[in-house]
Amino acid sequence: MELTGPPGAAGTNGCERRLTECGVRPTAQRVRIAALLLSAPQHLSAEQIIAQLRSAGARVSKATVYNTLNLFAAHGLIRQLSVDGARAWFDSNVEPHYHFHDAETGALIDVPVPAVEFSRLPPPPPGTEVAGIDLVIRLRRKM
Amino acid sequence: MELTGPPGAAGTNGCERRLTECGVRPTAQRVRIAALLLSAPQHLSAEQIIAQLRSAGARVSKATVYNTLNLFAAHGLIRQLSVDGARAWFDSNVEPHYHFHDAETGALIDVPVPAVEFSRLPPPPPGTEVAGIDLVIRLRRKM
DNA sequence: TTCCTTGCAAAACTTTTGCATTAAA
DNA sequence: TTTAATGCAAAAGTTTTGCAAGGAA
Repeated sequence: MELTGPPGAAGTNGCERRLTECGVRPTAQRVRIAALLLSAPQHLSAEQIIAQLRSAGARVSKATVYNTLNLFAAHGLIRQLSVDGARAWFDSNVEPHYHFHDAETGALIDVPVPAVEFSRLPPPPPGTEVAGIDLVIRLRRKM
Repeated sequence: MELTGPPGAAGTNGCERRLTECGVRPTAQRVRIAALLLSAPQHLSAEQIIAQLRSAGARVSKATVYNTLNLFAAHGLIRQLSVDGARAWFDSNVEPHYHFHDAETGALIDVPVPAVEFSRLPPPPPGTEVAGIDLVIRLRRKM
């Protein structure tokens, strides 16, 4: 993991600060997970995170990774996605945005908000309001 | 299960025909699952289907229900939804449409296509084309 | 007979939990 | 010292699979 990243990229130091700001105690494991996930906008599964941390020499348990991901999501540091039924994906981009999804390759690509414009949306049912919009544009390979 | 439904509702008879038309052999279990699921537009989980079939006196195994749901989905009779990570939901409405989702209650409500209008959509990445659009409008309780 | 389907149990996978140990404040 | 976090293993929940038995063509 780079300690010197471009401005805006969250290095290990920036991560620690960011966790503290969110009221999350910056333990060694959490900082490593945050540094991995928050270094750039990306989509990772829990298993991918465990594999990357371990191949980088980190000592971290499966339970801690899952607990940490849920904790981060609860604090708005990451966002959990349900695009395929198989497993959860964790998106380090928490700004509003949408996704392309290629089921064949598993690729998940961010779509910025301005790329989509709704000229009509249904009113939410009585007693409810819109909490967010999940838009997944499913792709297929052009033959 | 009603044998005499309103026109358009798929009774046990209509189901049998519909399975045959799709190239799916209409066995007793498949017809019962189809009759349950296709009787009206609805969203059911595999466990809900098993429970309803058994409480109605049907003898059906878990493996057969899962196999059948996958088979139906592969033939376009139903559509599998990924709205929460916890489990798959099977939608008997295969016409294009969108959804409201209330995470608190688990409620899943259809949104007809004309209720949503896109005035802008991003071009799909090179080599791909749009296979479909999954839109989930997440709801929260108004305080 | 031949092929397909079913049921059961077990396996596979992802995620959560209990609890003793360890680290942080 | 006191509280919270970690790691391990086991459990829990969903879905798939292997295989013998049963049913349809």
